[in-house]
Amino acid sequence: MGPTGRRGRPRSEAADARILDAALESLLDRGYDRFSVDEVAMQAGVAKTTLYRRWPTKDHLIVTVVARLQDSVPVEYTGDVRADLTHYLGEIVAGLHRMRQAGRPATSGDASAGLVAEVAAAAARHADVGAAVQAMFHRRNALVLTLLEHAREHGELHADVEPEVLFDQLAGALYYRLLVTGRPIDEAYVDRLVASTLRGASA
Amino acid sequence: MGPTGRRGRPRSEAADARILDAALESLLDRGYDRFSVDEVAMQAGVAKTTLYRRWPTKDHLIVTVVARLQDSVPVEYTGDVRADLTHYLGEIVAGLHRMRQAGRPATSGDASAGLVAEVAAAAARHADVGAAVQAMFHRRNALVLTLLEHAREHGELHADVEPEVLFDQLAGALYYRLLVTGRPIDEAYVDRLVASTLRGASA
Amino acid sequence: MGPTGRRGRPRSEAADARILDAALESLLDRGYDRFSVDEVAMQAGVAKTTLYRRWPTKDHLIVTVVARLQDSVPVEYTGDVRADLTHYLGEIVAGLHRMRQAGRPATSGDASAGLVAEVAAAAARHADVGAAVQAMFHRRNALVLTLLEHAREHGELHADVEPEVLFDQLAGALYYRLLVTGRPIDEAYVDRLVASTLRGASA
Amino acid sequence: MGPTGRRGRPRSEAADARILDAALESLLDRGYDRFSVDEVAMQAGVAKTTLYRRWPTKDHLIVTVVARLQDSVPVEYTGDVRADLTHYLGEIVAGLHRMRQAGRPATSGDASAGLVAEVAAAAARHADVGAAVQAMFHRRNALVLTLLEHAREHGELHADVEPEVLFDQLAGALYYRLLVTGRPIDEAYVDRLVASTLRGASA
DNA sequence: TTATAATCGAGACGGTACGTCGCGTCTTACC
DNA sequence: GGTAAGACGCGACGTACCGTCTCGATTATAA
Repeated sequence: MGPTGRRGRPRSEAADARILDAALESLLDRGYDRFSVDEVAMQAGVAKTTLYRRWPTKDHLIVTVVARLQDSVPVEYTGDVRADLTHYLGEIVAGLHRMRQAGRPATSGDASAGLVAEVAAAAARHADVGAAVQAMFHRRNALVLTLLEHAREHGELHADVEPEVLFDQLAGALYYRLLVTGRPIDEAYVDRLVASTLRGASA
Repeated sequence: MGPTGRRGRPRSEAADARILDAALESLLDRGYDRFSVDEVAMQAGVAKTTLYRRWPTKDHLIVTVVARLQDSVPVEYTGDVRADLTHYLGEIVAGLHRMRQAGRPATSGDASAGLVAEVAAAAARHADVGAAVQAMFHRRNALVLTLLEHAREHGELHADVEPEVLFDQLAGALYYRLLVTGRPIDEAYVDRLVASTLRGASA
Repeated sequence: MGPTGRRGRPRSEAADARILDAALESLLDRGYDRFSVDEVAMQAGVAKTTLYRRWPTKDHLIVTVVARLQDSVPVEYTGDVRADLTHYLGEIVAGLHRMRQAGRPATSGDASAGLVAEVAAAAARHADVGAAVQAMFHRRNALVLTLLEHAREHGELHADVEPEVLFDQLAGALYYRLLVTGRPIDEAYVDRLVASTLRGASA
Repeated sequence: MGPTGRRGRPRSEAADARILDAALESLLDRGYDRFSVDEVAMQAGVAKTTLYRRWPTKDHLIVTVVARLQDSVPVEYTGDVRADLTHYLGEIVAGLHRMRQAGRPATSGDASAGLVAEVAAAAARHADVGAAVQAMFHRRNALVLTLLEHAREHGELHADVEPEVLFDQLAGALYYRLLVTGRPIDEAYVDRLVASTLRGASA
């Protein structure tokens, strides 16, 4: 047994919680750019040092907050590929909706686009943030990719279907709409998207 | 011809050019975040006033610069849907590659991701930038969408194929990889992507 | 004739004045340590950058302020060495008194001691501040030294009197009391000091 | 004797020593401003708690350290006023020299000036430090003042010489040079200073 | 030819946030 | 109770960059 006894005063978990709460609130009603670390610390009743000891950068903090927003409840898959994919994409869309109205006062366009883009930018700015973001998505999508692989092996999808590519098409379409074309992403779109993608993939 | 209606000293076109050049250079070797308007103005030998008279915001300037990078040579389409799609996606990828090495020194991941994300963020920040970006993409993609529509009408694609959705799948997959998963985007991938997408769409 | 025309927006002299006023006030009623650049800028209605453009450091600013406090009205010398010295030392003491009550609330001891010590410390921290302080004292004392030299040449002081050493004894005693022993410095002391110093120097 | 009245673990004297050593070293090669309590504690291999239990303030610690540097070997006085004064001033100067090169890398000026000024400032900041410093100087100078008084009583100095004022002139000149004019303080200067001061004082 | 007016280079300005530093206190577990 | 470790609150620092402004100096059209 190595020396288990942690030395020194332990980090306050309460502080973590208060910071994340304050950050989330600040993020949602001020948006990424007007979000201020100083303000979050104040709102959380915490010294800035306490915050920076945990997240070395505004970017790091925000990514953590957004990741929480995106975390979806784990799901039981039914085995019906179409239904499961539709359901999963629906959850992604729901996660995006959770960051609606971040900052901008009811202007046209989807406010979550800004946040998603900023997170992607943050990921590019800091290697470690990038790694964390990729890991998060990887973890999130692992189950669906397994599902697709399984379906392929059991003949529900053509043998030459590549799960990763297939999933790129699905998730990619959502993000493309959100970030680039700005066109709406609703249930109907998800259905059409899944239909279009599975048209040739289903056995 | 009578009076032009313009009085006063005309704007220097040379200034426009010098600013854009300096901005491009600065953008490529410093990246978006360390890009500074002051520095660009200095490098261009131009007063900040002169710059801000043309682009009201750092974001506006950068979007202009990036748009230039992305402009591709217009193309004659052959009518072969698979080939034309593959070719067009290739051009998109080439455009992205043109922003490689922006700022970050040979870290893992694609430097262009940062720029793309920042532009998306800028689009979300300013309504007019957003409109411009969407218009740019719309213009760029119009021909391909027309091509797809034409192919559908001529029976090369199934009647129930929706060109817009199909294209979302293709372009989306590219951006998803670039911004989210960080996985490589090469010729081989484009081929597999087009194959996967067209598998069920071709008549 | 070189190009006299200054380029760019000239510095606001009003800003200088407002900053120095605010700094003086802040210094006197908060003292050196609780003096805050942020607060001064706010009180002066000036951006912090505007302040830092003029004084690169809190120390630089404070030294300027203190120097102003010490500036004495130029004096006509009578030629009576004892009287002139006494008068000049009195002015030095008056300058020190002007920084009384800086910060500390009526505790024992002379508050100006703190300020003088801090200025000396600042002079040691920054070479340029040191140079400025030395220059200030040199300028201030130049006249008296000339006076002493003149008196020596005209036989009012012994031929082997060294004005600089003599003045060190006088001014030094004042600062020594202020900074080290903390004993009071009043008119009577100045008289005794001058008497003691001139006892052997007068012809 | 019964119980000491002390319970629990006794304070480690080794800790005192290690702290003072580390503090001295840190002070000499980093100077007052870049001197940090955290660093000293780390260098001494001691918890900050341990340090603060002994010295309630950075200032208190530093004053202790500097006091050690200044402590001079007690001296037998010969009765020759000029020689004894010269010798004693020489010891003061030696004490000052012992704080040379504190922090600043071979810039012009005397590094010890910074330390002396900082100690004076600390004395002004904390009443107890001030008292301690004054007591220290009082103790140090007591013998010399007695010597002067004795000399006056025995007719070696004029009857109206005030020992305290005389000593202010001597010590003051040294500190004035050190802190204000920055001019060098060497053996020759001490000789000239003593000569100038005693010129009129000797019977 | 001389107003008039917009542009240009230069650089100061107000504003806002950043991330860092150091002090002195507090909270652990261990001795 | 002392000690090592280290988190914490507090407060200020000096920096960076944005987008606006104020200068004096140009450079065009219009009267």
